[in-house]
Parts: sequence; C-alpha cells; structure tokens
Amino acid sequence: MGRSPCCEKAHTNKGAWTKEEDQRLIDYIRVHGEGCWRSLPKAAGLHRCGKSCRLRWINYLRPDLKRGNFTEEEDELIIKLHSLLGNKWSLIAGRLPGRTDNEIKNYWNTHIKRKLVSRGIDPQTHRPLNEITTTTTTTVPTPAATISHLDFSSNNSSLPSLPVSKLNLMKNSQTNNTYNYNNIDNFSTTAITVPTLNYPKIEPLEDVNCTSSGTTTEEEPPQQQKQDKFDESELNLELSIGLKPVQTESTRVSSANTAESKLQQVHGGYNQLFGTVQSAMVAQAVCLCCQLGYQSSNSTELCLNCKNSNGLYRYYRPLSS
DNA sequence: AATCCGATCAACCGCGATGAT
DNA sequence: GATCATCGCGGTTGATCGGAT
Repeated sequence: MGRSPCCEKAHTNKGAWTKEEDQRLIDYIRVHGEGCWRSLPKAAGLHRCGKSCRLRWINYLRPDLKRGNFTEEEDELIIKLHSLLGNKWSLIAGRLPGRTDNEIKNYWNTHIKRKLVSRGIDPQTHRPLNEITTTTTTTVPTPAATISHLDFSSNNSSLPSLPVSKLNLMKNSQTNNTYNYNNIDNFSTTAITVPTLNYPKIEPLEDVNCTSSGTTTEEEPPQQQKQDKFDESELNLELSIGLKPVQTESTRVSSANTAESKLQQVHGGYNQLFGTVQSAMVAQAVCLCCQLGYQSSNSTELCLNCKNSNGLYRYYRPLSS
C-alpha cells in the first residue's frame, strides 16, 4: 500500500492562488509565525493542503524575497555553487539571500544551462563539452578561508556562538577575505574581514564525492585536478563551515549524510587547526518581525519568519566593539 | 485573426529524512 | 526498534504569455 495522502484531496483547492487566499496566509503567518503547516490551512481558513501553503509562503509571499532579474554576480555565484554542490538547490539558495530554491532551480534550467552550453561548458559536469568523460574520481573543494563561529558570548548576549553555517555570509567578490552579512540596522550589507589563511594540501577522501556527476577526464593528472579545484574555490566558503563546538545529539544525527555535512567533514579539520576568528566579527542575530512590530518580542529566540527555510538566520546587528 | 510553439515559472507530486510516540 | 506523522527537497507538470508563422 502506498503512502497516505498528505491531506484530504476532496475539499482542497488546487492551482493558482487567489489574492484573498494569499492575504489569509500572510495575515495568519504574521500573527502565528511559520510552522505547523499541517494544521495551518484549517486554522487560517484556507482550503489548501499544508504543503501548498508552505510552498506559497516560501516561494512567493515571504517579505524578504528579492524579486526581479538575477544579476550577473548572482549568475556566477550560482554556477560556482552548482559546480560544488550539484542540484542541491536549497543549499545554493541558502547562499543567495532573497532567492528561493525553486526560483534558482527554474532559473538554472531556463537560463544558466543554456548560458553554459553556449560557453562550451557541460552544465552538469562544469567541464568543456568536448571532453571525454570516462572515469569517476573524487574532488574536494578547498576553502579560501575558514571561519567556524561568530562569538556572541561577549557583550552579554544570551544568544549562543553561531556557526557560520547559520549566517548568510556572502563572500565579497572584490576582495579575497571580506564577507558580508545582512545588517538589520540599516538594511544594508555589513562587511567583515577575516585573516587570509594558507592551507596545507588536502587529500581526497575515498567516500566523499562532492561533484554532481563525479566525472572527470582520464587524461588529466590527479594533481592538476586538485589544482583546478583550488582555483574554483576562490568562492568562499561558508561551505567550509565547521560544526558547533558543543553539538547536541539531534544536530549530530540530522547533519549526517548531507552534502553540506560531507563538506563539513572535509573542512572540519581546518577549523580545528585554525580555531575561530572572533574579534573582527561580533554580531547578534535579530528578529526582523519584532523590529517591524509584526511580532511581540518576549525572548531572545528568533521567530520562525526570521530564519530561512534552511535554518539560517537572516538578519544581524553588529555589536559595538 | 488564428494557430503554433517555445519560454517561463508557479504549483504539484513523490519520496527521503526526521521526530514523536 | 517499529510505526506513524510531518517536513522539506528535487523533479516534473501545466498554465500562461509572447513571438513567429
């Protein structure tokens, strides 16, 4: 027997959402926050299944969505992230604030694929189209710089030290060691600078394949392959993020076996080697909904609206040093 | 004006992961 | 440990639109 349906199909609307439905969903989430998608439709008076509500909110109604065309910088970032992560659209979206996985996926299939093909590049392997792909090897991206945590413990903040994986850190395209994050005080991007680190050579792991297809040329010397990946990884890496120093059982379990966790496994060693970079980057995660008055603030907890769907915090306030 | 066709993107579907019991 | 409910992800579908014929 197959899986039971996620909701009762008979009395649910399907297809395009009406303005009235949108407004009901927005109003409900403003008051109650995200979550409990199963029960939300009934509570909000919507004849939709919870999945449909979640999708509509995440992909279309969320207030922080960036509408409009993708910029050239976003294009290039998507291409680089895809070369590292493959079709992990939610992970890619996590690195493009205001963009959704669905949007990026559609954009990839309709624009970027063609763009790469016109450049003579295979969109799946990110290698020249005329290359012969015969063997499967392992490639490991290398971080340009590794930062494991932002430390909020100073300044008496009750928020924990956040792993960089929780931040929407964007590497500044102009410099090698500057990262940006969303600053709630002025809705701008705040830059932080980290020391440039030199890494020892990294050996490929037998069981970690971080490429989408894993195919490379037979002729290419292994050392050359590694060098190529070093070059690619000028793109930062929040991908290089380490785990929190004190890990809970649940986070240990939930992070297992994902593409990001594989990257973490690879780069966690670097974090241990170089420790944390704290003094230059002290910021506090803040709740935008509380700031805007959508939600009452009664604790240091961030409301669900102010976390990305992938759990990343969206907004930060720099703490005075 | 009618039809065709490709491009776009919102929405759906199935499935794996995860958490609760 | 088994089962069930729920969530989130990635692939796919289908409605819509604009340009070409």
